[in-house]
Amino acid sequence: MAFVPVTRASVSDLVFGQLRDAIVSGTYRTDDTLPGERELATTFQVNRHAVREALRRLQQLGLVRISQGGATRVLNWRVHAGLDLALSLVRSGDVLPVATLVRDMMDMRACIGVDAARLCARRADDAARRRIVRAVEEFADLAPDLTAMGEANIAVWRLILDGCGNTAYLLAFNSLVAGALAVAEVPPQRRATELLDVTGHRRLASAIADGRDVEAAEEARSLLTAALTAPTRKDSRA
Amino acid sequence: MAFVPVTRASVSDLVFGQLRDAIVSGTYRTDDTLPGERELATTFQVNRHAVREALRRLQQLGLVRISQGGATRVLNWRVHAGLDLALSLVRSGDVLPVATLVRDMMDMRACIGVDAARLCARRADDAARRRIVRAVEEFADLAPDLTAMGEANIAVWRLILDGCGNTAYLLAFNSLVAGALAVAEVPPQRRATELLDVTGHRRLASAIADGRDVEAAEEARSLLTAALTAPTRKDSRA
DNA sequence: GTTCCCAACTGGTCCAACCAGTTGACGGGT
DNA sequence: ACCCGTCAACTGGTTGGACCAGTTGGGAAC
Repeated sequence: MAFVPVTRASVSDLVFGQLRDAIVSGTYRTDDTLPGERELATTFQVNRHAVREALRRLQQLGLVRISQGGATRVLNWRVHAGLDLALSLVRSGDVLPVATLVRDMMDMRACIGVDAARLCARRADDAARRRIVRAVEEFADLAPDLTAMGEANIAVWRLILDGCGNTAYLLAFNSLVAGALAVAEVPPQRRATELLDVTGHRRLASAIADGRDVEAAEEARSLLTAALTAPTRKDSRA
Repeated sequence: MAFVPVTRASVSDLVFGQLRDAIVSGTYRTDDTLPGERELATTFQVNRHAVREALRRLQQLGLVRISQGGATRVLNWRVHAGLDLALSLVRSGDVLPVATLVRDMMDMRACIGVDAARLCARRADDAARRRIVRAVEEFADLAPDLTAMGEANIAVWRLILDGCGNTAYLLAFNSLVAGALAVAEVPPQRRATELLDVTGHRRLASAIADGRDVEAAEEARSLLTAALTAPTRKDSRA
C-alpha cells in the first residue's frame, strides 16, 4: 500500500458532509426545515460562516432550498440533485450502498461510452483520430502494469469524448471517472479483464480512425460491459 | 408572456457567476492563479466572505483548486468539471454556445433514456410498472396543452428512471432536465412532435409493463430522438 | 554556493454587529 | 365574529476586522 497525500478537511467540509449524509440518508425528509444557521453553528460548535458555506454547497448540489427570511428546506434529492451528488456520495462513506452506486455509474459509463465512440467515429477531425490511435498504443505499451494502464485508459476515453464533440458526455464522464474509478471500488477482476484487452482497444481505435461508427460502437460496448455483472437486482418478470 | 417569479441573486451568486464565466470562457487558463481573496473582494467591492462562498462553489464544480497558504489555481474544466457545470452554464448566458450545449444534453437524454427504458422493463417491480402506465394515461389526457404535457412527460420519465433502479441515470436526468428543458431552449417544433406522439408513449408504457425490454428500448429511442436534428457538426468522413 | 530561517504572503476561522426579507401573533376596525 | 393592517421576532444576507494556519521565496548565516 503506497503512501498517499494527506487531505485536510476544512470545517465547512465536515459540516457539509454531515448535513449531506443526514439529508440523503433520510434523517431529514423532503420539505423538512433545517435548523437555523445560528443553531447549526452552535450545534456543530463552529462559526456561522462555516455553516453558511456548507449550506451554499448543499444548495448547489440540489439538496436544499435556501430563502432569505424563510427557513432552509430540504429538497427531494431524487428529484433535484444532479449527477455530482453521486460523486460526492461515493467519495465519502456508505450513506447509500457504494457498491450499488458504483455499479450504476459503470453502467452509465458504458451507456455513454458506446454512443461517444459512435459519434467520435462519425464526427472527429483527423488530428483527433490520430491522437486516439497514438494514445491506445501508449496504453498498450504499459501492459501489464494495471495501475498505469488504468490511467492511460482514462486518457484514451477522454480523447474519444473530446472527439465526439458532446460536451455533456464529456462532463458526465468526468463525474463518473472521478467518482467510480478513482475510488477503485470497481471489482478488480473485471476491471483487469477490460484493461488487458489490448487488441479490443486497438480494434476500437482503428474503427474510429476509419470512421466505421457502427463497429466503433460495438467494440466500445464489448469493452465497457466486460466489467459489468450480469445479475439484475430483481430479475425479469412476466 | 406570463409573469414569472423574480429571482434575487445574492452577492456571492454574482461573484460566482462572473468567475465561472471567466474561467469557462478562457479568460483564465488552466493553472493560472486567481487573484487573492482580498484582492477579489476589493475588485468586486464586496466582502471577503462573499468571495469565499463563490470560490467554494467553484471548487465544488471542479473549476478551481483551493489550497491553504498557496494560491487558488484554475483547473481545466474539460477534465475536472462534472455534469452540473452544464446545468450551471445553460442557466446563465452564452459563455459556451447554449444551443449546442442543449443539443448535447438532449443527445444524452436520449442515450440514457433508452437504456433506462430497457432496464426498467427488465427490473421494475409491478407497482412501478402500474405507476408508469397510469402516468402515461394522465399525460395523454392533457393533450393538446403542450406546457402541461411537458411536465407530465417529465413525470413519466422520472418514474421510468426510478423503476430502472440506476441512481446515476436518475441524477443525470435531473441535471439534464433542469438544464435543458426548463430553459425551454429546445426547438419547440421538435419538442412538440415528441410530446404529441401519445400512441408512442402508450406503446412504451405497455412494453415496460409487459417486460418486453427490447421493444421498450426501441420505443424510447424513437420518442427521444425525434427532437434531435440529424446534421452532425462536421459530417462523416472517409 | 548551499542551507536554513523567517517575514510576507496565501487561504481558514472566528466574533460581533447590522441589513433585509418572512412569518405569525396581536390588536383595532368592520 | 371576522377581517386586516401592524409590528416584533424570527429567518437568511452582508459587512468589518481580527487572528490562526499553512506556503513561499528571498536573504542571512554558514
